[in-house]
Amino acid sequence: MLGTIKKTGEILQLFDRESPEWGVSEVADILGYAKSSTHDLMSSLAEIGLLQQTEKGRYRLGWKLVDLGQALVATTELRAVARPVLEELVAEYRESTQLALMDAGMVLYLDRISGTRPIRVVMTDMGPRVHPHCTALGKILLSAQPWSQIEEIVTRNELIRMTENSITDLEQLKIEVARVREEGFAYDQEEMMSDLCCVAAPVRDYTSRVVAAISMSVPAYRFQRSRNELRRAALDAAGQISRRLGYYR
Amino acid sequence: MLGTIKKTGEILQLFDRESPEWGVSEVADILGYAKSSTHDLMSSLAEIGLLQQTEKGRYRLGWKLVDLGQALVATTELRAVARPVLEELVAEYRESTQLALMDAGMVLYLDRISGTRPIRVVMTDMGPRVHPHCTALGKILLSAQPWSQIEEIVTRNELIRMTENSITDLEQLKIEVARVREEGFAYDQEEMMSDLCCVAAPVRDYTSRVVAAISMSVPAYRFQRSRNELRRAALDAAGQISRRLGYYR
DNA sequence: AAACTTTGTCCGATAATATCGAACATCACA
DNA sequence: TGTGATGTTCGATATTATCGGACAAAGTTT
Repeated sequence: MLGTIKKTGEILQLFDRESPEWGVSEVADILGYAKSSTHDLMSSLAEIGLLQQTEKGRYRLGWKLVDLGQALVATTELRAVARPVLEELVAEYRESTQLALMDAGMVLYLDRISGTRPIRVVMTDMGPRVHPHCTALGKILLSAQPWSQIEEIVTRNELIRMTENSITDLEQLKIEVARVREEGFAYDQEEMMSDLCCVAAPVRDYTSRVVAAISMSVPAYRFQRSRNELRRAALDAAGQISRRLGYYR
Repeated sequence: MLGTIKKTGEILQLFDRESPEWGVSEVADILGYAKSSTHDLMSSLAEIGLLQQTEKGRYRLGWKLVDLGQALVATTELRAVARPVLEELVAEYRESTQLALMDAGMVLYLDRISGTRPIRVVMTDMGPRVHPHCTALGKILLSAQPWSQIEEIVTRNELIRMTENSITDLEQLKIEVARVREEGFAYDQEEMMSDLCCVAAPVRDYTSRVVAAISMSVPAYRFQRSRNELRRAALDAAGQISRRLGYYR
């Protein structure tokens, strides 16, 4: 770790919403460096745009930070970020794994990896879009939206009955969405297709917004005894992806 | 200028929308530094969050940039940024100067500084909001919006005739807005109040969006002979403010 | 108005440290 | 299985970041 960079980090760390402006002397005082070195550091940072100087000679964060931040956000591709995490998940549990987001009121699959067990869930025979109300992914993605929007989506599509377990009642959905919001994960217990169960967990970006969800799909007979472990794994993987998208805490 | 910081700037500069990912060797090659030093630099930058490492060991921009950028945007106050520039403008030309933005279809004054000439425009007797179609500020702020929105605003408020010079015809306004967009400034030649003329120029933020406008108000008899100079001054001052809001080029 | 802080900036000597090349471990591709 | 990339580690050298002191310019206090 280069000392100059370490100090750069310490200096930048000082600037936040509460104290967006710092003088050289203040910074030197707080960090315990010589005033002159601190000046060298800060004026250099200003030259490369990471800081800027006010007309009174004090320093603020520089606009290059916004530029670079935007470049980062623009080039962060969800699928590319999620892929290695999903692969790890499949390697460990050998169950089929999905990445999806909400698009135009439907669950849109971005990526799917098949499990490696002899009896496994193969998703390829269903289209790229499914109804949200009867999938674990969909419940996660729905629960990230205000109820008014959920209502709109769901009344537009109707709460189609796919199996005898499907949620077809608006009140029932409201309760389930509240539960998902509360607990942070969702199950699909043979609600879209009999013998098919899923666990899903939310993927968040650097603004804490739920931008996607991942899920593991498991044959029902295997699901009952392993769902706690699979839930933990899904939540953990979703957390990893979120962190790579800039989400923290 | 500290060498390590200079190099930091060069490294960060490499990351953009076209090439968001760089390896140590590539960077060392392009910048002409030793591979080992480049590694020290980049791994240190990753430690303080300005870069992050992909699972393949290459580097991308770090999420701390987004954090810091957001902190900067959140703490940049238009009025505070504009004030010293406006003061300078008044000191040089001794004419009254205003800062305003568009709010709910009306021109909202954020700041006003009176000129220092014996005969000057005093804005205090007019309210904080005026109609956009008959002021220089308003024309600038209108012209930053698509025509459909302009139409909506203007039909909601009616094109009220304030003086005999006021624009009261929609077609006439369309032509004037097009001219303002083209030339980048706006005049008010006794369109709101007889004997009162103004020049206005747009203030842009780091996204190039017009977020506000500034203007100078001058008694009509003085305006005719000095408007070219005043226009240049207003454009220059608006440019200064824009740059302090992160706008460049 | 004058004296006194406190600010950011500049300078030169010294000691700390960023730099370099070489060697290493890992991975991708042939 | 080899070959050529990659990112990383190490130790010696020389560059260079650091420090204290001096400076001018504002801002406060007397």
